[in-house]
Amino acid sequence: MAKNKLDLKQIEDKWRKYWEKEQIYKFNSNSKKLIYSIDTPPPYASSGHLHVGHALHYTQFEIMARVMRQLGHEVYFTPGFDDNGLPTEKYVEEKLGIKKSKTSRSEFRKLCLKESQKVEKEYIDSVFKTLGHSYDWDLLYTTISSEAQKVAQMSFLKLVSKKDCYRKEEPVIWCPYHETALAQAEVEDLDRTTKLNYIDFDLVSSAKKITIATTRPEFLPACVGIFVNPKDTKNKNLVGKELVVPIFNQKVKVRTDEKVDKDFGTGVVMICTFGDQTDIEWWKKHNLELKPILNQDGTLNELTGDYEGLNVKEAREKILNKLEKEKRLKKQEELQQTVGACWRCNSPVEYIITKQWFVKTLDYKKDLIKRGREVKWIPEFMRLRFENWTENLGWDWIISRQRYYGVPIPAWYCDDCNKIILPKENELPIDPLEKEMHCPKCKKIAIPDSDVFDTWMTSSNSPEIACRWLEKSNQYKKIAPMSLRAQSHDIIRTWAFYTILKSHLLFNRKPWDKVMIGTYVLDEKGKGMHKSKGNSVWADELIEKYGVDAFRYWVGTATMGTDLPFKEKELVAGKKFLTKLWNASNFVFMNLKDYDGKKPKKLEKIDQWVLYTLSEVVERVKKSYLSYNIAGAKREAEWFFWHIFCDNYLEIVKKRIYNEKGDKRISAQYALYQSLLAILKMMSPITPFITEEIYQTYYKKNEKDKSIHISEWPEIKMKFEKNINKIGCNFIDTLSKIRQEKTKANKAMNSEIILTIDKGLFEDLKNMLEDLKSVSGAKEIKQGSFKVDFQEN
RNA sequence: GGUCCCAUGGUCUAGUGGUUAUGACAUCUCGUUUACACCGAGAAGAUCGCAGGUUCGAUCCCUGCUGGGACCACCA
Repeated sequence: MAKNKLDLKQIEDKWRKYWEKEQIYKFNSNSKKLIYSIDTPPPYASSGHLHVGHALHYTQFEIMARVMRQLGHEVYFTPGFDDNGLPTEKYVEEKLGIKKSKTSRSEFRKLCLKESQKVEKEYIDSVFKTLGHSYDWDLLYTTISSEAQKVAQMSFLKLVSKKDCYRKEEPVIWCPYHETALAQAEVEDLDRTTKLNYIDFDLVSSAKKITIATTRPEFLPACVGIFVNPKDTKNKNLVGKELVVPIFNQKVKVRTDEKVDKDFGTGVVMICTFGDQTDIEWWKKHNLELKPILNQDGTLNELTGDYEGLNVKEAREKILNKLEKEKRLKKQEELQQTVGACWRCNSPVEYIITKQWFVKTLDYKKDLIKRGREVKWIPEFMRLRFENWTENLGWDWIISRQRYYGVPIPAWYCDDCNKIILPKENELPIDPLEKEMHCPKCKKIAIPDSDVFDTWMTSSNSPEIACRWLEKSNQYKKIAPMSLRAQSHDIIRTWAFYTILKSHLLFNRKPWDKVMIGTYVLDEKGKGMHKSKGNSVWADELIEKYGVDAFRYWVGTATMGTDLPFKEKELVAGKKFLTKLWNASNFVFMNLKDYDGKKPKKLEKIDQWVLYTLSEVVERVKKSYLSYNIAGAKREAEWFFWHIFCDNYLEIVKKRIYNEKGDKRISAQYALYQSLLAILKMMSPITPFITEEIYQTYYKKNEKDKSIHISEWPEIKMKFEKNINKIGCNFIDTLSKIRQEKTKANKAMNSEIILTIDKGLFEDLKNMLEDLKSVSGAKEIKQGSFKVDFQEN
C-alpha cells in the first residue's frame, strides 16, 4: 500500500488559505442562531518572537470560539490591537531615535500610528493566522482608531455629566521616568535594601536633641509635620513642642497619631509632602502645610535651595554628607523595604501634586462587588481576586496621563472663569490641541488639555469598541452584554475591574455573562518565564518543530485559572496523536472506498457497542467543553479515539471488513464512518488543521458543510439494545484476558488459539463469536472454564 | 498581616463519601509487517503531604499544621 505521508506544513498552509478565501469564520449578523460574543484581549503588537504564554492564552479562548460555533452559535469573535499608550510611545522613541519632548504631539502621534500599523500587519500573519485563529478579520479594531477614541471620549463626557468623573488638584502617584501620573493598578512592588537614617533635630525651646529615623532624608526640606503615638510614654513630652529641621531650619510642631508605630525607629516620624502614601494621608487628615519639592522629572525644585536640580538620589547623598559633617547623623541601619514602582520601567514612584481627572470608584465599591457577582467567573475563585481588590481600593481612578500617544482628553479650561469647557458629542473624536475654543463666559481663548487618557480608559470599553457601540448601535444592543470576557489573572484589577466599573456607570449592567481566566505558563521547573531570567520559551520555534496542531494540543491540556508548567513532552505527545489520527483515518478510508454513507439494514453487535460508547463520549465531551473544561473534553475524546477505536475496535473489525461482503461489511463501514467523523469533530477545536484535512479529503463528498469547523456537533441518532454496553464490555474484557495469556506465553497477538469460555459468557457473546474469533485468532470457541490453548505448528 | 490556590506511583496528571485509585511519560518483558515503531500487548511502581475530627466507612467533608505558588495590604 502506498504510504500517504503526513505533511503538516503543507496542510496548515492549504487550510489557512481556504478558511480565509471561503470566509468560514465570518460573522453573519442576520443569522437566527444565538449569538456567542467574545471580548478578546487586544494584544500590544510587537514584532519578534512569540512567547508561549501569549500563544497559549490566545489559543485557549480561540478553542472556545470554535466549540461554540460547532455547538450552534453565531460567534462574534473580533481581533483587536491595543496600540495606544506608553509601550507604543517607548517603542517609537527607541526605534526611530526621537524624543517625544522634541517632537510635536500631532507629528509624534502620526509616527506612532504608522509604526503600530506596520507591526500589527506582521503580527496578524505571524501570530494569529499561523496559530489558525478563527477571527472574523473584518471586525478588527485598534484602540487608537478614531472609533475607539470616540468611544473613550464619549464615555468620558457621559461620566462627567453624571458627575462620576471630576478634575481636581491632588497628590497623585507619579512616574518620574515617564513623567506621568499613574493609577494604583499600575504600581508594582519593588523589594530593595535601603538605609534607615537616624537624624538629630533641635528642639526650639531647649538644647536637647530629638532623633528621628527616616529612609528619605532628601525630603527634609519638605518636612511639614512630626508625629508620635499618643500612647508612647517615652515621647509623650514632645507633643506640642516645636522642632527645627536640620539644614533647612523650618520649625515643625509635634502632633500625635494612632498609626505611628512607637517601636519603629525612635517612635518619632516626620511627614513630608510627599515621600509616601502615609504622608499624603496624614497631610490631609491633619491639614498640614504644602511644600512640594519635586519637579515632574524627579529632580528637586527651588524650595530646596542648594539642592535644586539634583535628582532624588544625588540629593539624598549630599544631604546625608552635610548631616554627617554637622554630626547630626547618629547612625544608619540596613532596612529591607518594599516600595511602589512603575510597572513599565520599574522606577520607584513619587507623589506629586497636580491637576488630574479622576473617575469615582470609592463611592461604588459595594455596587461593583454586586456587579461582579452577576458575572460567572471561570474558575469561580478568581472572583475573590476581584472582590479583594475592589474592597481595598484607596484612590479614585486617575485617568489623565501626561503622555502624547493616546486618546486626548477632550477638554479646555478657562483660567479666568475657572471653567471646564467640553465638546459636543457629535464633535467626537476631537483633539483639543487642534481646535481653538473660546470660553463661553468671557470669550477668551481657552487652554486645551494636553493630556491623554490612561489606556484603560479605552480598554475598559472593549465590549463597546468590539461591538461598535456608536457606529452600529442596533448590532451593539443585540450583542451586549457580551457572552464571554477572556483574560489572564494579572489584569483582573485593571481590565476586568475597569470594564465592570464602566459598564456599571454607563449602562447600569454587567459587561458580560462570563469571565474566563486563562492559564498562566511557567517554565519546566514551575517558575515564571521572564526575559530577564532567560527561561522564556518561544512558540514560533515549537511550531516550526512540531506543527501548529501539536502546539494547540498542548494548549488543550491547560486548565482555566491554573498555572501550567511548560512541558515539551506534551508537544511530542501531540505530534504522536496527529500521526495516529492520520494513520487511522487512512486505514478507515482505504476500506470505505465502496461505501456511500448509507446505514446497514442490521448493525452487528460490536458495531452497535462502539457507537453506543461513542454516543456517551460525545455527550461527556460536550458537557466538558460547555463548562470550559477543554482538557477534560480532550482527554475523553482522545481516550475513545486511542483506546476504544484504535486499540480495540479497529482490530476487531479488521478481518471482517477485509473478507466479508454485504451487510456485515456495511455495518462495520457505517460504524467506522460515524466514529471517525465524530472523533474529528470533537477534536477539531483543538487541532483544526489535521481534522479539516481529513474531513475535506474523505468526508466532504458525503457531508454538506464546506468546512468541518462550521459543521454541527456530532450526534449519534439511533436506538441501542438495552444491554449493549454490558455485552460489549464483556467482549473487551475477554479479549483483554486472551491478550494477557498470549503475552504470558510470549506469543504473538495474531497467534492461533483454541478458546474456552464460560457458558454464561458464551451465551452473552452469542452473536459476536465471529468477531471474537477473528480478533483473537481463535479457531474454535468451546464452553467451559476460561482457557487459552495454543496451536502447535 | 489578610485572602486565595495547590499537594495523588520516579515525573506530570484524572477522579470519587464505599473503586482492583485514571491516564500519559519514563522503566522492564514480550510481540508485530494488509493503518501506524510517532506501533501493539503486558508487568512493576502510590500508606492519595502530616496530625486530629465528622462518619458504619474518608484520598474525597471539617479543623489545625507543613511545604509550594499567587493576589493584596503594611512598610517613617
